[in-house]
Amino acid sequence: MNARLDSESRIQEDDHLALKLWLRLLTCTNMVEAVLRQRLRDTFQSTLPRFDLLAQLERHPHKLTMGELSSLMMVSGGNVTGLVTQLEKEGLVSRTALETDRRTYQVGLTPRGQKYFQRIAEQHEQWVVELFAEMGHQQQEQLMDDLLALKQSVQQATATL
Amino acid sequence: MNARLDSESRIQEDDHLALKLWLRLLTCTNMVEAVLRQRLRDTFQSTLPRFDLLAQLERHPHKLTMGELSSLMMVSGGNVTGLVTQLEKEGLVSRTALETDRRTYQVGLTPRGQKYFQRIAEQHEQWVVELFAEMGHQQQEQLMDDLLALKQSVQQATATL
DNA sequence: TGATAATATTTTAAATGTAAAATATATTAT
DNA sequence: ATAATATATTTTACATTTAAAATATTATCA
Repeated sequence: MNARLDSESRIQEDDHLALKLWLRLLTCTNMVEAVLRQRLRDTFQSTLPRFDLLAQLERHPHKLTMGELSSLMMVSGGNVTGLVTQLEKEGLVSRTALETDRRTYQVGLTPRGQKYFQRIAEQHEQWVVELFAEMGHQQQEQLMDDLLALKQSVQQATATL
Repeated sequence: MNARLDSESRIQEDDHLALKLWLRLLTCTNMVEAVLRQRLRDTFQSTLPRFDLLAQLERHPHKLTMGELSSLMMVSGGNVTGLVTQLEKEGLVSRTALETDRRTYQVGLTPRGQKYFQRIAEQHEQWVVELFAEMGHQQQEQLMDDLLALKQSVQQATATL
């Protein structure tokens, strides 16, 4: 009887654990985001979504379509349209047509966009390193692994149910 | 000479590690958020910020001021104003004046708000448990600990510099 | 006291975000 | 070939969010 109660309360505890875990994850992300957003604004008069879009283009040297950008950035297509239009107006990214498919095109960094991004990215990385610095290398590795497990857990749980 | 190179490249690797860690953290959070937002919409015609605000009121039975809500939720004051106004109109939260300070007031759940929240919270927790289920209990505990370390690292790095 | 500073909230303007409808092009099946 | 379906993007309408200015109230202090 005690055993039964124990296994039940274990389940309860696990439930709360997952919820607490989720709330802590959210808190951590929000804290880091807030710092980066503030510093991007103060130092470069720029914003996270702009930086994120440029970073995706840098990370994928073959250029990206709007749809690819949308799914990489995990935001809606309409959102990407707005950002690209803005950045194109500033000469930081370019749209280049494809012969094979006239519905789509590729977005890429212009030379000016590359320089612009590099300048910000260097500082941005320093900020991130700084924010994570109190964690040891090994703990960072462990966190990497555990987050990978979480990512896979979420994918598992949402796979075509 | 090799030793020197090694220690230098180690630093480089650590830098990239922190950045990759941040990107993975962001990805995980966005994935979970996307699922929860979608389900809240489909099932309850509600949204995450609304739920989050109600959850804060539930978690802090003594009522909260706008400023406390703002810092707990890590969003701007103006944002809280909008949410509370909306939820008050729906009869889910109430504003009660203080005699001591007429600049501020306390926000609390109405009985109706409590019922409303309970109904959603139960399902919400189930969703979270589901999403994290593939991770073992021990791995969840470990993630909790590592995220706590990260939280402290960020606080350390941003403490009145 | 009365001026100044600090605090709490709201308002405003602009950026960012979503969802759904609209448009344009490509693919498939009959 | 044509119709139906699928894909890629944009547009539209609207909700959310932030930062900064505005407002209102309280606290400090010369």
